[in-house]
Amino acid sequence: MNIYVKPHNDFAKYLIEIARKWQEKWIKDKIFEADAKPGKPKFFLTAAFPYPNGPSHMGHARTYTVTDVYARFKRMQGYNVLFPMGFHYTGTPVLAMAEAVAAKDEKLLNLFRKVYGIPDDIIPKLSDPLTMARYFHAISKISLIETGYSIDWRREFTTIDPEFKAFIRWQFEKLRQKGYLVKGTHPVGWCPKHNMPVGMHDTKDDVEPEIGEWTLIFFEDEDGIIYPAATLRPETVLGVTNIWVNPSADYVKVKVDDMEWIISDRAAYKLRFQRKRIEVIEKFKGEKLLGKRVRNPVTGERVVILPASFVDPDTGTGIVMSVPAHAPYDYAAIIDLDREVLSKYGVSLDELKPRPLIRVKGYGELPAVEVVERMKIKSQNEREKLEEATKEVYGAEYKYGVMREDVVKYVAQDLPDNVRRYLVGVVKAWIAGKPVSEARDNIARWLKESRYADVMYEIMNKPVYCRCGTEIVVKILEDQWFIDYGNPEWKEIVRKALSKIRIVPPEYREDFKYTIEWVQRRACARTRGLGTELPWAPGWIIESLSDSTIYMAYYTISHKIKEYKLRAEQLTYEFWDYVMLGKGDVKEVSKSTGIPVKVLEELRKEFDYWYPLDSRHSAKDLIPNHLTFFIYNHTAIFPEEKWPRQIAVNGWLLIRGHKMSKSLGNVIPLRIMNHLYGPDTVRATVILSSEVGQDADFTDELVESVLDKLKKFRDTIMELHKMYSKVKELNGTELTDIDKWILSRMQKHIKNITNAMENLRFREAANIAFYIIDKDVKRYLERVYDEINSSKRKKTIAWVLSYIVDVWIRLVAPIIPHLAEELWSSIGKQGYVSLAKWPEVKEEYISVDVEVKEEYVDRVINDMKEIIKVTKTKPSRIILYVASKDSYEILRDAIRTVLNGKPLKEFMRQALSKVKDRKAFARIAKKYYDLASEIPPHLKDYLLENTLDEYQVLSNAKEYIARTIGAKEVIVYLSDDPSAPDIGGKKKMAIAFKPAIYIE
RNA sequence: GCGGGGGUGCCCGAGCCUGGUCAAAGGGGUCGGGCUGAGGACCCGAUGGCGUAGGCCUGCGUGGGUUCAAAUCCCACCCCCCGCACCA
Repeated sequence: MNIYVKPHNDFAKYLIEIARKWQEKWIKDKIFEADAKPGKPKFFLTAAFPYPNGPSHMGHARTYTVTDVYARFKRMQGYNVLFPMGFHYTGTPVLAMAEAVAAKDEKLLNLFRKVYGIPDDIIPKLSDPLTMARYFHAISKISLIETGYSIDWRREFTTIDPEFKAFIRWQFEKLRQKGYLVKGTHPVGWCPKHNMPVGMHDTKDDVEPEIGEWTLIFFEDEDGIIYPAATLRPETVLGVTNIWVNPSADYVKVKVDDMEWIISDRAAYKLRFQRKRIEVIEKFKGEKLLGKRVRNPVTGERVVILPASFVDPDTGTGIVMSVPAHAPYDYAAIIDLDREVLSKYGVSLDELKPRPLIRVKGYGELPAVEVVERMKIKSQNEREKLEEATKEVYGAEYKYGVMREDVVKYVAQDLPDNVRRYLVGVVKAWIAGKPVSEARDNIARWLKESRYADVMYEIMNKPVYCRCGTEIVVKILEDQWFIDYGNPEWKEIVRKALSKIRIVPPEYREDFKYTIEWVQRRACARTRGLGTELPWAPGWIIESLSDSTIYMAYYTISHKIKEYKLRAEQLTYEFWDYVMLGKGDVKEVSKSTGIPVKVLEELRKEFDYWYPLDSRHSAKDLIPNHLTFFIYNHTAIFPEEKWPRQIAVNGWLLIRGHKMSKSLGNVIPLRIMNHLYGPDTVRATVILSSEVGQDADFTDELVESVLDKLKKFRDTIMELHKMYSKVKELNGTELTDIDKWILSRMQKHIKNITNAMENLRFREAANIAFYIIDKDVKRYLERVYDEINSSKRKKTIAWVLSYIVDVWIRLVAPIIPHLAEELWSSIGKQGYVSLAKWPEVKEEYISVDVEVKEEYVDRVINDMKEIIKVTKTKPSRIILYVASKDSYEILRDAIRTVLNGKPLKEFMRQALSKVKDRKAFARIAKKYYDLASEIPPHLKDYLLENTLDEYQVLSNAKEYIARTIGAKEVIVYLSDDPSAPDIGGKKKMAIAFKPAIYIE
């Protein structure tokens, strides 16, 4: 893959250079190679491994960056962290891509050339699936290394490694033993030419073949020949007036099992893929069937076969039951019948009268008739209108329709009493009075069980063509193996497992619950693609969502398998039983496999140390499949203590507001981004763009602004370092309020960032680290502006700055590890910041007191700004009057009133009894009450217990206030000091925590 | 249809669980100022309306309700996005 991009600017170039430097050091010193260290707490996390059918792109970067930031955070917290990676060669993704290359798909070749930058001489070679996988595997691996992920590469594997296949065979043997694997039939999209199942990847224009189910209701003629009417609405069988066939279409009489059917020629062709034997006995035109009478299996009536041109021999069986009351096509076709035809077959119009079956809100007795008339449909040839009418009627009836009670009267009219009684009973119990959706399922099930009906599958969005041009049909696969995720006992265990797994973010838990309830048996093997063969069913390859459910366990020992050069044939069921489950006698296993006891024990220890998995990471699209199967299979194979502990789900990564897709050509390879902006920029952008669970929008402006932010961060750190490195001895003994303030704020930030990281709210963590700390540091510098060069303060400030720098770099290290390493070494620290200790909260640095003081100053400044804004004056002198300490009692009363949920008048009543000057108080009582309800909870708490020395605080901040406001002078008076002048009559306006302000 | 997630200021996007700190974080854009030969970058300020004193009014999809107090809680409705299987 050619990297044809140049760094965005000099700083990006710098980031790329230092990244390479530190990556080489990390690899050289093997700092991310994690070995089992019994006694040391471990943290094992994995991200979903990629299909190597393209280079790693920004979507992968999202998941892996989240995983890596978490890994690095945990590592700094002192955990023995394992983050491994592998590659998923299994299944159709790789295969389909290779086939598209072989077919010289222009769009794809363009993507390969233009976006991926693959050289022309390589591309043809990628038509071989394995070559393609190896190629993209190599590129992806480089991409991941270049992004600085702290992966232990010794454990890397692919899903077609013989050793891994041995593991998968063991897993499936376990599933089979537990009865979780079942054999059955299964309908799939099928190319008759290739004789192969086809999915979306194999079709022209990537259309997903949708498989639907027709109910075939058996109408029978007097010779016992069956006319299977294909319908999507079996509940309307009670209202059938006649049967339609297309007189000019080809029909055949076929032998199906032990029955004889009459169906369209085309239907017979399609049914060949769904029945064991279909034998054509006779061919003829539909015309030949007209006028015949066939018996409705439910009503017993003998209805006539009539001609209708709308009947499509390629849909269903070409035999259509006519329900004019509820199907617009049928009613329209009846309108089209001329008297000649009717008299020819001896049919009276009365016989074809629509028969109401369903009551629907908003419609009369005969919805189809109503709609046809309303839309002025004159004949069955008005296809477009009829489609619309059908959609409307079907939709309304399905949604709101209820079967009429009186449908019972149609049942078994012409049948013997005993049969009638039985049928009437069935219809009364399951059909009449039921909602349409329910009645439909009931009647279909009952008819099938009673052999009055059958099913036929069909591609509902037909025609869908295979890439070879052949139209796809539905084939019923015999001997298909399923994993039975519908097994009720298994489901129950999985529910329990889920309840103990931490889902991040928690909103996604409902999706898991829903999936568990809904998931049924799943076909787990296919007839082609790379992967592992089912041990007992040669030719069946375990498909990719089924061979990737417990592979995380394989990481724990994959490096040892390589180290000891264990061969696949040594990795027997007994081997895995011992290593993964601790079952069996190690000596016997050793004897049967030829693996030394010591090695077996070592592998067992590795597995036992690392497992269970502490955190599993993937994007949200894997919830309804992979992640749920992941839980299922763990519960099936492993004991409870080895079940996964946490699943972290991230949203999509959108590119400029659009979902990434190969057809849009907006798949951005990770390598390109790394080489354009530098890996730390890519990482920080991904983290800053949104919280883990949400979709993130990746835009050029955002990356560029992050790049810029990183530059500023670097500059700030180096600036601070310059300021304190000039001072030889650092000494923090003489801390002033503002020093204490920044130290206290840093503790709060450490606490909040740590908490955010623990909960994988990395965006919040990054936000605090990059923006809020920055703001506080700037404020601190502003506040110590005049002191910085004083000999008295120099050392203390230097000490504070060195503390900030040290903590700050460590806080950002998980997100931007390369720049953090670079800065860490620039300020003279030893060792890797990647391995440094995560900053701890120093309780002794926390000072609510100084924080409140600083907040108070802020509030006063805000008030001043407000006044200046309103009066549009240019301030020169600012006079402040602070309230007496006694007034805090009044404020406390007000706060208590608010906390108790009492209104203003309640406060007035209480406070009035305590004050001397009632009139004066009445004027400012509302101010107290408003202030008390407006201030944040921490201030309420603080002020209930403490009295602020406002005079002192403001006096200390005079210079700062003057500088901030742009005033020449700030004067502070006590409002109860009789000697202070009452400028502007403001003295009496001072209340606790809110001084009176006069601006000149 | 079933299930899940949403609708916030010019735009993106926090807040909602645990009501008062919310005219509502942060970013972008825009406007004004500083800096500059000019531009860019950078720094400061403004960015719902009104207001000559720290205030008032309107406001977080729509309509109701609970409460001294609602973007936040409850009810109804409208709209948008995602998943629904053998396809990874």
